[in-house]
Amino acid sequence: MSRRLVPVDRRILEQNIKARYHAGDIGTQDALHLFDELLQCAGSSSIRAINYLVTTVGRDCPALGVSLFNRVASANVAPNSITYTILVDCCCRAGRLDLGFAAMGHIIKMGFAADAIVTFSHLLNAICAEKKTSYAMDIVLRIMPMFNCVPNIFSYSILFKGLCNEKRSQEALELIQVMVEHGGSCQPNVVSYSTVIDGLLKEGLVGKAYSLFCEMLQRGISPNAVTCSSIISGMCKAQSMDKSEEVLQQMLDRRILPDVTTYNSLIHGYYSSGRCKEVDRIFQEMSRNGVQPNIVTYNIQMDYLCKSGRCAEARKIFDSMIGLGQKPDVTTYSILLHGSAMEKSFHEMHCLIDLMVGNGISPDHHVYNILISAYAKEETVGEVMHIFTKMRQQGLNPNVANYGAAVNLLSKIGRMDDAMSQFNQMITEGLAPDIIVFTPLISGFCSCGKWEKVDELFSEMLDRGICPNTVFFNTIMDRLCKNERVMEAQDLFDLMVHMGVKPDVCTYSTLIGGYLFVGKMDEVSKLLDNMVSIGMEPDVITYNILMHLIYLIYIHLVCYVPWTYLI
DNA sequence: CTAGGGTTAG
Repeated sequence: MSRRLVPVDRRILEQNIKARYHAGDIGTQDALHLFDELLQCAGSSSIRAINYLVTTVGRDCPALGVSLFNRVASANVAPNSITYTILVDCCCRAGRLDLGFAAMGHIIKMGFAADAIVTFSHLLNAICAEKKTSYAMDIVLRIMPMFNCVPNIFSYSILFKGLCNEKRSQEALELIQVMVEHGGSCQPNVVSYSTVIDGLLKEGLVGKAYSLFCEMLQRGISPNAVTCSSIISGMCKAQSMDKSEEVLQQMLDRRILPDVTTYNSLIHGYYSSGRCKEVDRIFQEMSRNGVQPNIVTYNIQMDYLCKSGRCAEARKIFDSMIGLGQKPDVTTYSILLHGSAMEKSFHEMHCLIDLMVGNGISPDHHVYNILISAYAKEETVGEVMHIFTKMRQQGLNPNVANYGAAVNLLSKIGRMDDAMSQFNQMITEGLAPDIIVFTPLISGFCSCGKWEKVDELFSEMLDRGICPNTVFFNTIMDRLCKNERVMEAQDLFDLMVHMGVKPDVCTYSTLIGGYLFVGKMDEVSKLLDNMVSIGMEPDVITYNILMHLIYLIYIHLVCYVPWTYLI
């Protein structure tokens, strides 16, 4: 065999890979075999085929993509800029941002700055996903220009989305203004405006969102279905369904076709405000306009039914949906699981999990949390801990919500040492505890009177930049009142007012309940007067507490008092 | 060929 045959075989192999890649005809296993085969005879012409194979493997398993790159590097083939871009994407998706940066360094050293713009987008996405958008901003505004890599509209859009995800939509707004005033070649487009309008609306800044929308129109940029759907969704969340309908009408007037996402926002909005007849109307309008419901539409519908205690009807939709060829997703199962959890049907829950796994869907953090919370309500600590173990076995590290549910249970049953060890474990794993984790912990230490721990945790919470909210104070006051520590609850009420946190009806009801149980009736009437004077209506719970007192007095008089007289 | 909208848990 002459050596000339090797290049011929190699070329056939390379062309074969290219054709199969473009036909979408290579599975991960095939790609691995082809990679072994190609690397044995690879020459400098092989890098394109290698890129196809690494892309294929990396899509499915990013870590494996990185290891293939290492084998390329040790063979006699020089990676090109595209190979490095694939490598950076794999590193990022494998959770190794550090390696992504190292690879980026190579790209820049080799003078691939022109190709680096797409690579930077992968890095920026990964940085923003870790909620480090400030750092991403530094890269776009300072580091990229330093390497003669001019940020494009994609780079900026990633920043806008990152800022909005961190509830920093006002900074995104400022950045848009800077881009416009600066007048550079990279100007905000419909995607930039839509992203920031959406972020502002999600933070409830309706006025600012509206101004930005007007500015966008003035600059001659036309809104599209995405822009309008964001606005409709924002109006639905602000409980202004009439405004949502107005925007829908304006869409139709402007010949912007509403799609399934637009209708899903409206359907969810009407369900949330309890206007089911309007939902029927939207469904009719959808079908008149030729828009088919999708999995999200059915999920919204099933969630409404489950939360209204109509799980059986939700299950009927689930079954009919499968008949229509719609594949349930992980959210579908979460919704049905949550419904079964509300009905305390643990058997049904396990059936659903089996069905889900059987259909090739792995449980995620939401699914596990529904199980954790369900067992937590039953106060079965063993089961809860078992779920944590199962999650880790599946390679899924528990998140803040999962720890929150466990800490809540342990604090409620007074196992404060165990609650603290979960809390510490969570911090060890690099998770940032939020207000919903601190609330049960601090209230647990309050009810057993460990004030030094209360002070310590409260300071830690403030140090982490977490402000106590109304629910925080209500929860702790409730616990104190139930332990006949109404004086401490009163101190907390004063602190709350001092810190500018607004008491709500629940705060007053709790404190009234606390005074009732220790028989301080003068304080009860003082608080009721206080409520009325600030224009707050006592609600059902307030009256329930008052009626409970009347019931206690009745029991005391009718049963207890005569009985003592007899003795 | 890298950017934007709708649903789920503590």
